[in-house]
Amino acid sequence: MARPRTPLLDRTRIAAAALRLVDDHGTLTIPALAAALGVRPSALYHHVDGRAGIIALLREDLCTSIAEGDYWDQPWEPALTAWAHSYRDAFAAHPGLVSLLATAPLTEPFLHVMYDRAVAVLRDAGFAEKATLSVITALESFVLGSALDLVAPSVMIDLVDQTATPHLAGALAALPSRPARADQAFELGLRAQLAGYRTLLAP
Amino acid sequence: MARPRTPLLDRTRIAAAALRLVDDHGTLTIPALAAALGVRPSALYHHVDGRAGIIALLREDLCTSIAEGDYWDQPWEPALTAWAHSYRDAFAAHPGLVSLLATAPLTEPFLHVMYDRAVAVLRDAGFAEKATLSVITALESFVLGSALDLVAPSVMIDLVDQTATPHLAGALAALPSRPARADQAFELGLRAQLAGYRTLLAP
DNA sequence: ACCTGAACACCGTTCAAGT
DNA sequence: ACCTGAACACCGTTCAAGT
Repeated sequence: MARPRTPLLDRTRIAAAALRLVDDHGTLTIPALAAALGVRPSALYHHVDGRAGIIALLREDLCTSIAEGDYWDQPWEPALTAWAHSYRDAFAAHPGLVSLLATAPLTEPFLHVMYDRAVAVLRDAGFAEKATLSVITALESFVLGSALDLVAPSVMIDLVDQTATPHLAGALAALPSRPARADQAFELGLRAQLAGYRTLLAP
Repeated sequence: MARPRTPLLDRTRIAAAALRLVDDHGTLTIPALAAALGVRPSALYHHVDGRAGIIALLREDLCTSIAEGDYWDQPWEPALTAWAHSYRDAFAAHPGLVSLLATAPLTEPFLHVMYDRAVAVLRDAGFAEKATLSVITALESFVLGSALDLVAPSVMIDLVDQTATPHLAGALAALPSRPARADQAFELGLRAQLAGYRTLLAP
């Protein structure tokens, strides 16, 4: 068939198929992606800059889904809270993306606008200018780490030796299991951090 | 030569060479590792369970370096502070390890003792039992995320548009550059979290 | 411009053969 | 027990050939 009269592929379709693949199998290989699109591997290279380019595509999609929310027209605490939540939710919706994307924070230039507004909100709230980005960075690190925790193999309670490590066993028993456990830690850590940042403001 | 009278390889030597490789090149491939050890790739499989086994070896080394410190004979705040620092320092000393190991928290069974002591310290300090592990998990997420930040491509200040995103540009200018920037965010986030956890204790 | 088919370099892994 | 050499499956990528 060679060149079809109407293209089989475009970047949007490739990104969508890649995301589906990552969601379903947790991995992303070119042959599998090509097969899912009903096409030969080499066809992809006419639309996208290799595997790295596809990952960049997925990263962009994730970024826009985070950046399009408008959090910054409210006080700094609810603003940061909403931002952190949507950031983490974006990963929670696609756990397979975590290992693919969470290795690097989101530094795409079109996110600068988002960071800019975040800085402005914090500065207007009374934070020292040199503290604003540290707050944002620390919070982002926490969100990224929490995303990793989301896909981590959970500490199996039955692997914990009741007599050798009784405190750990007890603490585990007092906790809900899988995703709720991670959610609980995230909420607690988020609130704790915000409480801490509050103390940075003038009394 | 076939079988040498004294073995060329052992797990310790393999781990050491792998770590050196990761430190120097940021990647770990079997052919490169074998070459560094003056051996054929297939020789490795007599000592180690494939590439995954080598990574597990590196993870174990990192774990022990963290676990061997004794932080738990002091009040909970300095204890958690010291623990978080040594956790992050272990990654900072080998940035290449981050992308290889930070994708999963450290759940090796021989770390249970460490978590057990941490739980005990927190409970003795007055934290509710169900809060203890959440505190530890949240802190660990933050440390892991901060480790990622350590190896992240820094937001280049010259890529930030001065007029489009003036607040961001200003905040960046107010900050030191590369590793100090990450350090500063880590210290701030750590202190903030501890301050937040403090409020969980009965008044 | 867009797809195929053939080809290449590279990686992780297995296994029989040799000491 | 421990290393080699040959082999295999698989992956990412390139590129000329075809429409």
